[in-house]
Amino acid sequence: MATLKDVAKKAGVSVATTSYVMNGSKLITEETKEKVLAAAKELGYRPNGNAKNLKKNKTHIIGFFLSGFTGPFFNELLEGIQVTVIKNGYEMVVCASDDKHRLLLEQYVDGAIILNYHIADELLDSLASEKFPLVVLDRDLENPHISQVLLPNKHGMKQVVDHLVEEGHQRIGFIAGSEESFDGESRLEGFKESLATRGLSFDKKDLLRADFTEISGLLCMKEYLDKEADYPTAFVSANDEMAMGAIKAVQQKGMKVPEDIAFTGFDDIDLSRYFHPSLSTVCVQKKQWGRIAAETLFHMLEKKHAVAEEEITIEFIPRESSLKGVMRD
Amino acid sequence: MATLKDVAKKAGVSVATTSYVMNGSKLITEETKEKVLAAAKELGYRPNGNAKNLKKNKTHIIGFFLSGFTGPFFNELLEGIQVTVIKNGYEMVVCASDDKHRLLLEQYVDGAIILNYHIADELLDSLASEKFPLVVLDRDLENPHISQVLLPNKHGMKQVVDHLVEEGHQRIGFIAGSEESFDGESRLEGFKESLATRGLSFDKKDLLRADFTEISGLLCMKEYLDKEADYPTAFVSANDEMAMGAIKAVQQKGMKVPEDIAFTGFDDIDLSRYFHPSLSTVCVQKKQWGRIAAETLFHMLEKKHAVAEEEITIEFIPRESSLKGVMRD
DNA sequence: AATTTTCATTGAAACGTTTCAATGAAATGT
DNA sequence: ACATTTCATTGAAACGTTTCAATGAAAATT
Repeated sequence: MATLKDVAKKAGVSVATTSYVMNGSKLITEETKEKVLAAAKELGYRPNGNAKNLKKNKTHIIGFFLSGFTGPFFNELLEGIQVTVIKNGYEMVVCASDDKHRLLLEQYVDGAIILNYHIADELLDSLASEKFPLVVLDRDLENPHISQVLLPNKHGMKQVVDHLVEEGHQRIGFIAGSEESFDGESRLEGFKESLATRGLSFDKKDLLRADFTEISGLLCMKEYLDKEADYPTAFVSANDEMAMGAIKAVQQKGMKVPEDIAFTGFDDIDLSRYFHPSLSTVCVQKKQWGRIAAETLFHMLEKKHAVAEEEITIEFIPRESSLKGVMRD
Repeated sequence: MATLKDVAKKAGVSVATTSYVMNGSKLITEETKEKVLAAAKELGYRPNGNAKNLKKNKTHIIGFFLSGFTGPFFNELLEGIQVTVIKNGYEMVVCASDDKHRLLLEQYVDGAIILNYHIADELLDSLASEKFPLVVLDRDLENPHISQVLLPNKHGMKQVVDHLVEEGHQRIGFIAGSEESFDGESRLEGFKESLATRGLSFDKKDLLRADFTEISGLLCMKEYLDKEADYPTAFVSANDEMAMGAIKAVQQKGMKVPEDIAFTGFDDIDLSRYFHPSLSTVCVQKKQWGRIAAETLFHMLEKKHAVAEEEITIEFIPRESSLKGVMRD
């Protein structure tokens, strides 16, 4: 691989000059510039980012660290971040990791956005600094160099519970995801709190545990229906997929949704609208989430343009799966 | 940020020793090792990946370069790549770019998988080398250091056309995506070729152009229905989303799918099964695609374990949208 | 006891850049 | 014609690692 030195030699100038040409310094003569560029082209010169970053102690890359790529969830979020990153003249790399987190540790990026429960709080705490700010999307952390941009899950749950109570439900079950998920758990908490506010009690035998997948929702609901004698008239799920699975389980038992048991989801994935019955759910603006996360990071990184306190938009969308009377949508 | 030098000083040993400790050399005494590790911990030492890569001329990172994150398409593909990458002791970064491709150019990665029509053939051609192999998923390129792992689109289209012809269709239209898409265009070609094989002709006024989104499919079909007097009895779409949009347009005109016009999609996204009518489509094993792409790259990178010639699995799935008689799923 | 071998440690060069400070030539001002 | 300023170019140090070759102490062999 040709280096600056090779280019310099070929062009008959110094390495310094070559570097200046590459970086568009205006001190350089048009003539030398052309010579150098020609030499670079001929040699197929490509800058070495590692050397550059090492010298400048700056990469102009930010990282987005997640736990995996599955789920219909990330695309919009990613898009929201990406747009903002480009707008700020940076690049983004997306990395999935479950144990080593090498890319996060070895100073490849100037800052990072985290949505990865595999990464311990303590690690993030020790990593974050003035020069290496972090934005977390999946935890609550007290650190001057870590900002959190969290979904208003409780707010969403309040809307869900309000809706179900207005529809006349008194005993409401909950389908939770894995306990590692911050959003999942805060949805559960929000649910319980909203119930309490409404003066309703929650029996913990009506709490089902699954893992956010459709199949896990189906299985745990099946088991529940077999085990219990009487059921809640409604179930709230921590996400859409599990709700769909659970609905199938109910239907397979010969019961009707929403007549026998009503259901609500969370996230509003594309499918929710098409599912049968269409799924009542909470629509989350993931693109906005991504945008705000990135803006927050750049604010910390560049200390300018104060970032507006903006809550991510969240809205309950009633559909067939929880509407007794009217059928709509 | 603490460096090796700082750690060395604190531990009272040389930089070289410190480096050896960090890399787990077995020559080092247990005693010095502990001293160094303690010092490193105390200073919060983090290795500098850029310096490391610069020295070793190797990153153990491969890149996956795509044009954007939208579409329900990438997750599985990414998952397939990621698993294989980890298995090989590497890391993956995912980058979206539309013009500069800095991360691809500046030697941040040891090799790359490309699915990004923004990147010119010529650039890839000039980039690829023994030390920097490439796998392309979206073009056909003749270069010893570039491998292509392509979907068997034509094969899939043959199955689609066979099916429709057996269902009695003689005049079949096509809904194409943007011309930049390699897969989109090769699906169109495959469609035309299969028609020809069957002895059927294709009138280019039955070729609609959209951009792979549902809304674009809806709009172009609407326009077509308004403009033309008589229609094909079936439409083949280059992907599922456009087919769904087009079906809606037909339904809005008061016609029935599949009775008046039958439709097929391509990809088998989750929604296809739930759509009304459920969508006949070609199921593509994207995870397998990703796995093979990564395996191919590592083969070039490490010159070992010959990679089996394996075609990506593709299978036509008939559903309601193209079945006149029976209704099935 | 003298020689060789093994072993832990180290100094220093190298990787490919950037950028400060220095150089000297040309242009400007007197 | 001389002093000054401006300008294009350059040498060299630095960024944080790795790793070769060298060092000298301890262990093993004679």
